[in-house]
Amino acid sequence: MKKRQKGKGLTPRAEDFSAWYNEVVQQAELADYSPVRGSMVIRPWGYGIWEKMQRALDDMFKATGHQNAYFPLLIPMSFIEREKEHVEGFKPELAVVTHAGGKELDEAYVIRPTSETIIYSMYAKWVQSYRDLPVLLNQWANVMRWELRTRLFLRTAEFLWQEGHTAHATESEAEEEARTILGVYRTFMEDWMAMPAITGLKSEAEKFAGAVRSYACEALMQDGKALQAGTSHMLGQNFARQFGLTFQSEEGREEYAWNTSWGVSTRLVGGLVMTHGDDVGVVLPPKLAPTQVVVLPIGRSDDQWAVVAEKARRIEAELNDRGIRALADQRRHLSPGAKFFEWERKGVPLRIEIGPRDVERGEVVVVRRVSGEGEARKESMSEAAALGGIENRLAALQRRLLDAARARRDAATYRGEVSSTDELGDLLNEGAGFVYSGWSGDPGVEDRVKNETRATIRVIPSREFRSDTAPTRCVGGGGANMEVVWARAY
RNA sequence: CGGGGCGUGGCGCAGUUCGGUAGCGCGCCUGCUUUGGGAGCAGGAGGUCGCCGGUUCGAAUCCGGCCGCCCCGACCA
Repeated sequence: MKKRQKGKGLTPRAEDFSAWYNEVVQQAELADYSPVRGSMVIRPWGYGIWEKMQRALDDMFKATGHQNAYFPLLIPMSFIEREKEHVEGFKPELAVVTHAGGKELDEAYVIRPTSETIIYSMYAKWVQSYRDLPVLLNQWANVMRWELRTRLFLRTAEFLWQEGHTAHATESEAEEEARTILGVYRTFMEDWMAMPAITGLKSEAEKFAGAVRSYACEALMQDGKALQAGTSHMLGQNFARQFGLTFQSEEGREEYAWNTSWGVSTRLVGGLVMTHGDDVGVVLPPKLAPTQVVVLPIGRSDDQWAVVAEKARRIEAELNDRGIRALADQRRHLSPGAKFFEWERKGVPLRIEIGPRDVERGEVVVVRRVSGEGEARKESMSEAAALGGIENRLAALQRRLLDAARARRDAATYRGEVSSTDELGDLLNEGAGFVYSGWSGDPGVEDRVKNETRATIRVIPSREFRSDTAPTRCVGGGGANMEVVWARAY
């Protein structure tokens, strides 16, 4: 449990990615361990990122016709037990409330691990006719899954997420909904998080407990491991049957509704860190940075300080007026160097320095958190030029982060014929992240590969991600019936 | 649940082998000097050494038991 001294250097990613991650999350003050096993405290800087994610996603859900609602934290045990696959999938990780009000409860409640059961039981009450459909709701909530092993953001016993739950009159409409949301997630990941994601269908072994089909967005982290970043499930009529979610069709027949559910969680914050972070710390895409520009006054004497502090305040206000999230760091007890390190560790995209020398020249210094090919990290320029150019710089950084992440992913992606488990294992050990190969569709092969290489089928890729030439050979031997993407995953 | 590691001021650690009444760095407080890449000096606050029991004149240190946390695997968003 050897940790670097607080406030000093991080373990380099290349030395120990896992240690780097744990350190960077804590040192950037994204989250901290709590007194509750497996549960973290999300600190203001981390929560600020989550709030930005929430806002963007919420707007996208609303734009696609969804509304927010809220359902109870506690779910009657009998509800969870109603759908067979669902209960099998979640039973091992349920936290159960057996006592309340000083008495043992007649029926235990589970703390929701996900809310399908209670939500569809309510939909059953609300839906009578095809005219009541579709129901398109989302909720922002916390859920609890008693995981055996936890990691800050990536897998915590309690986590925050959104879960969308919809009911439709037809199978095709539900299917379309599941795919629409998959697209929303992918767009969000790329446009906001600058995290490229591949989409596709989950194999039977990897699909959601209770779903007919699960779709997922998978992203590749810098260490070559995949992160399931979002899932969208076509639930068919499985839950509708168990909860009596029926409606009368236009033709007068009683029919079961078709459901979908979909979610992304605070895990995305971890994904963001592992996608863009460097050995200095977090690197935030401007669109999700709680503070996009930190303004640092630098001065010696009180007289100097008065001048630079005032100038910093003005620049902060002017940027905020332009819709840019700026913060003037007016703390006098910290040296400039200490502030540089702090804000770089936290990943603020841009910094404006205002010192006595700048004031004399009528200039400011603009510093990038990360600079691209041929870009200076620090540049002096007039205040007007700095203020006017900030938006473009932020936009350019946003683009560059996505390009860089995509380039890393592509460099760590192997496409070609793979005809044995050993070959797949070798590729993974040689640094491959995503390995595309043929698959017969045999779950036995998938299981064997998992045991021997620790890799799983992340997705059966959507059309646009498939290889130009379909693989003919199959990892488990024999012929390929489809193309799949393998990876070791978080 | 298997394997490994660790519990000592807020944080990171030393001290444990060989028992003698707790120390270092960072941080924190006060003052002065400082401030363009983790400031300096001076003074100061802060610890029932994870918990319970045992051995002993005396336990952070030895013995027994328990608890917790972290890391690596299996399970999973």
